[in-house]
Formats: sequence, structure tokens, C-alpha cells
Amino acid sequence: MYEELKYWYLRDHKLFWTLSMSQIRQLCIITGFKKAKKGEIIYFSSSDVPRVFLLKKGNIKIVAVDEDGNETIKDIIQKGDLFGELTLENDVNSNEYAKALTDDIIICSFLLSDFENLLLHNPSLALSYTKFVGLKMKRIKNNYANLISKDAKTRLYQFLKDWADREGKRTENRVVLENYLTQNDMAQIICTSRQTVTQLLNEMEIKGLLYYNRKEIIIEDITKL
Amino acid sequence: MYEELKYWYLRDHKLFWTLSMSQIRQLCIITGFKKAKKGEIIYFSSSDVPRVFLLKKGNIKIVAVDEDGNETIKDIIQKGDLFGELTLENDVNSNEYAKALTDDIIICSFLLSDFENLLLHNPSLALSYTKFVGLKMKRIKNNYANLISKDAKTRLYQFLKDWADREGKRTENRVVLENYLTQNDMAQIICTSRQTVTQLLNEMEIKGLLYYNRKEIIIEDITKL
DNA sequence: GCCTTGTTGTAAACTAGCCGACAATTCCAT
DNA sequence: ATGGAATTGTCGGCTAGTTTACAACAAGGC
Repeated sequence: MYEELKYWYLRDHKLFWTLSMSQIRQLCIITGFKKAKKGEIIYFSSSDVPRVFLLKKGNIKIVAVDEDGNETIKDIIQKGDLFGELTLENDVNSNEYAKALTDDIIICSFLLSDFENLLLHNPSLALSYTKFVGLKMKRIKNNYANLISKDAKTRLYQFLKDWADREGKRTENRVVLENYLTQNDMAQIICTSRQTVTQLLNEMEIKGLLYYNRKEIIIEDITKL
Repeated sequence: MYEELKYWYLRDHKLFWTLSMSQIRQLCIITGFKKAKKGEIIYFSSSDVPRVFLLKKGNIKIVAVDEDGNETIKDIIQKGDLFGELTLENDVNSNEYAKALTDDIIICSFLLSDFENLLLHNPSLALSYTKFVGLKMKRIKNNYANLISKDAKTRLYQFLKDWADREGKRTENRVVLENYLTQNDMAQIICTSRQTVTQLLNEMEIKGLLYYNRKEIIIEDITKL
């Protein structure tokens, strides 16, 4: 039963479609699941054996802490995303942790070494995986390019559009987002100050572009953003 | 630091060490070499069959042009670096070209499809390559993180330090750099205006930290940067 | 309910660094 | 060597967005 479940969890991911049952089972000598609820800190990247994680349910953020204790949001992970040592290199120096943004988090993980092994015996999976990492890289590049060349307003609009695309419940041009981020989170993601985000959101609310509260964000007409 | 080091190891083709002579030769049914001199535009990324390139000699810059015709420097490629469709995905939309920064450019290239084929038959190479791409990703992330969180001065100092590490001729703490970049190039790389770079460089010159001219940059004491 | 803690709202002072404009210098080709 | 093009130097004005500081508000636990 447990094994079966794990199987389907992995099987779900595009990356693993080509694998046979037994291959997945091999990988699934997993240290199993982890559950968590809102606010909980889930892992410290270098505290353990290197792993690759798969988020099955919920949302989490990856936060990096620099020398001065400043926290930066590195990534928002959503249902179905892989995270962790994606580069297959165990970097000890990075000081990161993951924090649950919603209740009901389900994560499964496998050891880096197991995963490497699997890749070695499945060249086509290795190739897919390389492309997958490449894609991730491209997305990051794009994000950063935006951060650097656009102003805060454009960045926020872009961020909301992306978010709506990924997770919004859409009816016609109206999009409803379950809001698991604070304005401060958003500020960190688009690299601006909390105050600027507050100002911009209120401005948008006055213009009738959206409705904001702590539980949800309603975008009246996504095409007008 | 460690990361950087590994990267520079890789670019000396650690990647291809495991290959047999014949495998390399197989890959090297190259469309041959290309030579170029300073100022010459070398390729438009999507104008041709997708390729992976290897710079054998000289320095080039990858420039992206956006909708408004603004040019941004995406990357500086040095001797021994791979570039092109590293993600193994052929993205047509990106509007990039490469420009020679020095005379005597030698580039060799192989077809993406040939390279993929090779990876499929060499799982361990595929794994290495994945790590290589991952490393590149990490490096880019780092760069961008700097761009976003540090001020122009810090960015320039960091840039010069990196450059010195990679290409400088060092005697004691004195580093001599062959300068194939204009101040405008540097400005684009560290994402600031040309004027700011000029100002900062002059400031450093007054402080006796370095000596700048169009041919070379001499850093008097690299530890003081 | 009430209190604590986290989140959001608002405003004024301040600043890094962009932009435009132009001068001075260096380089290179003919 | 000379003219034109590219690069470098310098100066203020300007503005987006940060910082600081404090008030108002919401939510969840007891």
C-alpha cells in the first residue's frame, strides 16, 4: 500500500513517465514522506544527506540566509515541483531552508546517490533530466532579467500574471488566487520593499484591477493587467 | 570560491576526459572551425541548425537584443568555454548573437543532435554534463544575486576580482589583465550605466588600487580590492 | 471576549545611480 | 599625419524606490 502510493507519486511526474514500475520502486527505497503544516520549517539543505525532493501537495518557499542574517526568498515551490540538490552537486556552503506556506504539505524525497545511479542506468532519463534542469535555468534567467531591467510596478504585474497562469482558478477573464503569500513575501520575490508592494496593490485596487485580502486575490480582468 | 574553481576545472574539458579518442572523433565530425577577428559577429543563435559551440581561442560576448532594440550582454565566453544550446533545447525565440572581443577567434562546434546521441550512449558523460549545466546555473544564480542585492561599486569590485581570478597574470599580489572590454561593456555586464563605471574606475585609480587603460588593467594589490 | 503577534497602510526624508549633454582623449585607417 | 569614430571624463538635475517610523487593522489562541 505504502509502496504503491509512492509509486504513483513519482509516476505522476512527467520526468518519470518513461520508467518502469521496478525502476521507480528501486528509487523508492525512499526515506518516505514528510508532512508539515503552515509555518513549519522543513529542512536545512546541508543538515542531512543530499537529497532531491518532490513536493506532492501544498506550497513552500525556499529561503536563503546570508552572512548578515538577511533572508531572501530563492524560490516558491508548488505542487509537482522538484527541488533540493537539482544540480546533483552537494553544496554545503549554501545556507537555505524551506518553510511551509500552506497547511497539509506532503513531500517525498530520494537520496541523491540513488538518483544518480538511476540516471546512470537510464541514459534517456538522464537526457530528459538534463533538459529539465536546463529549462529551470532558462526560467531563472528570465526571471532575473526581468528583475534587473524592469521597474517594481512591471515586476509586480508580471509576477501576478505568472501566478495567475500557474495557480489561478479562472472563469472567463476573472481569476481567483488562493493567497498564501504576505505582501512582504511578494516584495522579497520581486526584490523590492514591502511598502512599495503595499502601495502598488492599493493603487491597483483603486483602479479596480483586483481585490486583495489575506486569503485570496481576485483579479477582475487578467487581460487588463 | 570552491564552486568557481570546479567550474574552471570543467571548462578544461574535464567533461570529455572519459571519452575515447574515437568518440571524440565521432563528435568532431564538426562542421569545422570558424575563425574571426575583433568586432566580427559570429552567429545568430537561431539562424542555423542548433549547435553547441566550443571556444578554442580568444574571447567573445553573447549579446541579446530585446523588442525595443536594447542590447544586453548575456555572457562573456572565454577560451575553453562551451556555449550555445547548452540546455539541449532549441529555443527559437531568443534573439542573440555573438561578437568577437579579440582578434584570432577559433570556434569549433558540433550539432546538437550528434551531442545528444553521444550522451545517450555515454550515461556517465550525460551525468557529468548534467552537473556541468547545473554548475553553470549555480554560477548564473550567484551572479544575478549579486546584481540584485549589491550596489554598483561592490558589483564592479566583484567583477574585477572574478576577472582577475580567471584570466589575470599574477605576480605576488599584482595582477595584470589584458583588457578587451570597454567601460561600456563592463557597465552592461554589471548592469549599471557607463558613467558610473567611469567614475568608479577613476576613483579606484586615484586611490592607487589599479591602473586602467584600453589595453590592460593592472591591479596593484588584488587583496585590497 | 481580549491580548498578542503578525500584517497592512501612510508619509516624509533621503539617496544611489540614471540620464542628457558635451568635452576631452585615444585609436585606427587611409 | 590627419580626420573621423570610438571611447573616456565630468557635471547637475531628476526620480524611483529605500528607509525610518508609527498607526491601524486582522487573526488566532487562550
